[in-house]
Amino acid sequence: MTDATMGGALDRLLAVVVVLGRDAQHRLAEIGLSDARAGLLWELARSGPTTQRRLADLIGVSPRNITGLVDGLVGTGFVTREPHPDDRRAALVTLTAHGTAVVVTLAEEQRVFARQLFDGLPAASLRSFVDGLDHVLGVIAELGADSPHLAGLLPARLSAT
Amino acid sequence: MTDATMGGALDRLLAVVVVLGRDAQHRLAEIGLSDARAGLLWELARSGPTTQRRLADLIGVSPRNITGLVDGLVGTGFVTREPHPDDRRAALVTLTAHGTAVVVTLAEEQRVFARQLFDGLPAASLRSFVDGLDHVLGVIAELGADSPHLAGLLPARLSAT
DNA sequence: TATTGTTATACTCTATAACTATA
DNA sequence: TATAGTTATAGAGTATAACAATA
Repeated sequence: MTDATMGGALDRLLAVVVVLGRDAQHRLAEIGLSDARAGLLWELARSGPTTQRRLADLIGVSPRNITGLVDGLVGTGFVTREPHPDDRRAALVTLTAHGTAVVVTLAEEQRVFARQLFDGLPAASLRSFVDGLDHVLGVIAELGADSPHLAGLLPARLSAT
Repeated sequence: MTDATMGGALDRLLAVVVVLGRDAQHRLAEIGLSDARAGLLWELARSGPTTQRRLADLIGVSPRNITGLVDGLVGTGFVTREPHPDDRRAALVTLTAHGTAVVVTLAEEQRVFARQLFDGLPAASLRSFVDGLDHVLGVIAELGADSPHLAGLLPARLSAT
């Protein structure tokens, strides 16, 4: 197989990355969310009421950063910040009714989108496609985080804009 | 085909998005580049010496933003900013030898990465995979920018971290 | 002493608006 | 009058470090 063939496959994969990322960001902005805030919201939906410290660990971001994200989400009505009942140092972040409704809506939209994306694809083709994705994920897992070969992808991704 | 099957396909696709984006950012940081600066560098490699105004249009970002990105790239030795020979209002941004070398390296690393990613895949499987990607790109193109259904993808993407 | 969250500070990316120099 | 790039200002996301209150 030629380098061009494989390069083309990677290019297409990056093109998909670009359009999905752009559209998601666009949709979130309509609702009044940024990527970072939406990530926090999503984590909150999975975990239930959570301390800021734990959110920092779950999302992989500094505690100081969580303070800012929660400030924003409180200000726009997606979450509340309340004193932790058992630990007076800690704060408990909780989805509001609005925050919960938004997460539910986004999840539903994602389901609809998956259907739009793959409904026209024969079952066998979809299976092959998923196999390809799994292969890619497997290779990346093998290469590991310390591989110096997972390299300059973003430039291509950005130029695809 | 079930919703779960298609949802799983989208989930995997988003997982790939996450790991590729993370690894690219990691690699760029090693070289001393951010996503935004790498994007400018890449565009410069494609276009040759370019005015800041044109870069703003190409990248789709405000002229003021270009000023900052070029400042950073000049300071770290990736590009030069020189007076335009014909238009004394304009500046001409040009890759340095170092900047050119970095772009070449990243492009080569990307080629190596594509090989690592797809070499283990039978040709027929790779073709099916690419077909799947093309299908996805086609559907998205059909839906168009005004579709309200390309929705809350990023939350899932982030939770996949 | 260790932990939670904050204030203080700083850097990057992003934007708009006003201004300067030039076309 | 229009265009290229800057200064001025603002806001989001990110980080570290120092500090308060509490465990």
